[in-house]
Amino acid sequence: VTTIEMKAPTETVDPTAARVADHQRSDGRIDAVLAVVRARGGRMTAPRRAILEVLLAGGGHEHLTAEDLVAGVRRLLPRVAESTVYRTLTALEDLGVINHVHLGHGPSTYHLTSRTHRHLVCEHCDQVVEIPAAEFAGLASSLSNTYGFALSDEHFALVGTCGACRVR
Amino acid sequence: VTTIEMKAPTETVDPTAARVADHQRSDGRIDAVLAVVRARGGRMTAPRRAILEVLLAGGGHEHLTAEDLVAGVRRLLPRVAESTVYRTLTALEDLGVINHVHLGHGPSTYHLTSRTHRHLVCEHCDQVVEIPAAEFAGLASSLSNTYGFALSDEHFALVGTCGACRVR
DNA sequence: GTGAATGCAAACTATTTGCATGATC
DNA sequence: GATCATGCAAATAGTTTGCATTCAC
Repeated sequence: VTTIEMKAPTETVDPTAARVADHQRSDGRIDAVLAVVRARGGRMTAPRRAILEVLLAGGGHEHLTAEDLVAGVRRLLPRVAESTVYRTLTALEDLGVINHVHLGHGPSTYHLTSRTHRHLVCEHCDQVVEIPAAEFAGLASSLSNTYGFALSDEHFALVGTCGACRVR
Repeated sequence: VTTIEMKAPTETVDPTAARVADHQRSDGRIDAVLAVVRARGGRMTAPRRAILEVLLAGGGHEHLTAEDLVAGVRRLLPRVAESTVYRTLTALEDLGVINHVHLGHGPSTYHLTSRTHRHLVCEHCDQVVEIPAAEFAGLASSLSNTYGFALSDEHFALVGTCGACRVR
């Protein structure tokens, strides 16, 4: 899944620098997550470490499907079962470490929880655009005030047509 | 799937009256749709008529899954195959007569295209709330101006927590 | 009578579950 | 050594496809 990150116009953070920093923190983050797992009575196993390693590759900025994760994990540990990946993903999600997002049709994608963004998916070219969650603030408060509905974060993508496909 | 329709506060239309009117128009609407199908080189068959009949029951205000439709259609024509229902739904969607919506996880739901609304789904009680598409106008124009992205109508529901589940 | 649509079965994708084995605490 | 996690296989849900037959035009 190809992803483009779009910054809010006023933002001045360099995403490349952020990625490098994340990558250097990677090992530490894996241990930190596994510590949380252990604190909840879970166990620190090789498959779980490998799954986190793949999830954190590139600083966790990817949207990986379960299939992607299975392939990535098997490059490290060839005998890992699909069901192990699914069960681990569910466990990590229950722990609040990761989330899954539905990018239109097709399989769920997984990534770290930390970022506050939303997804736009182009239904013509399948490109994913990330936008700051702040764009949703107006809608969220309107839905809350008018309907009492609390919009939950980034679980489903918004589908539409991207700029490139619009001009075609 | 249980659905609640919420009107914009200033609106004064009686939804019950609208449903009765729709129901009386039902037969005429089926013929009208089938006329469109025929105009496009399609054929008017008994399964298609039955599928439209089920879709239009209750004025087309339901969110029916493919499974719901198969069950409903088989009450009229017991031998209709699932694949026929799926193929007909795809054909009708290509014609612009119906749309499918993803209400959170689980199967797609289908309904007539005519209405301009969006769906909110409570991730705790699965209740569906319909809101006027106008609520999205601000977000849509912001996404268009800032990212060149044209939000497409009502294809995916917004997930969150409804008022009732919030106070629990 | 020709081609679109159907019914049936089988394939397919994404995910979940049962259960014996194995590894971690 | 108790029990959590794994691997494997089979089951499941939702949907799609291949193909011979049927039916609308």
